Amino acid sequence: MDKVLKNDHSEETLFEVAEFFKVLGDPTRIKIVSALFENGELCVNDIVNLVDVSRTAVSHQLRILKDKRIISYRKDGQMKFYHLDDAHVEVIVLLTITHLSHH
Amino acid sequence: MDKVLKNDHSEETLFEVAEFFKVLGDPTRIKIVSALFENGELCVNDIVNLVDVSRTAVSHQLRILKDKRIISYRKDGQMKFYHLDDAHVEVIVLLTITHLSHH
DNA sequence: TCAATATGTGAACACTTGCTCACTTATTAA
DNA sequence: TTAATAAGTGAGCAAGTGTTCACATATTGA
Repeated sequence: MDKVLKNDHSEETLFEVAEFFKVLGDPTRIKIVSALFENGELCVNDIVNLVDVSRTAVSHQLRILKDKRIISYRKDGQMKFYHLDDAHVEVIVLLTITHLSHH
Repeated sequence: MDKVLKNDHSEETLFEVAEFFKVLGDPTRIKIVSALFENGELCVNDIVNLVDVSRTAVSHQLRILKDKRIISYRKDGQMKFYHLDDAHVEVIVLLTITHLSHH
């Protein structure tokens, strides 16, 4: 009997997985995400100081992370406090750090 | 006492994490990786048939995955059998699929 | 109302990326 | 040795991406 090749995950699921990884696959965005799960909640200015990228560039990247539902924010006066939208993201990133440290 | 902002993970570690996610953040490469953990081991021709991308494009992507130590291969005659280099990758991808399914 | 502070937006541009095309290398069978 | 099969490589190019610059919006305090 011939070996049957499997392709269990649908094209669409895998495309979404790729989209998710692509968003985390940028140095500025992963630094923002890391800063957020280290600190819980940060305003834009705190993020700018922690990740050492221009304020404008941070704004653009925050939008991408927000559109992909990786982060969201709470508004307080003229400030916006961003936080991770889902604890899964932290688990995935930490697991990846563990994985890479074994190389 | 002022809140102290944390940035625990080094710039370099986070850069490597971003590099890793960037490699998985492409539809062709994630399809290859998925096909490999569904099937254990595949020759290039099997991969071409499963992911529905040209043979040449698959070759280019296999090289990127190999360079990043995500896959490796066993040579048998004129064929090369590729497989995942580390079980962590499967765990990370499956965890991500679970995460996305909760959205 | 006016100025200051906090954040966001859109266009432009250099840089990167993934594909195709033409060609090459390696192995096996005739 | 020749032809066929399996796989890889490098150049070229269209499409995508991340940053900067100039400008816009929103909120607060004087």
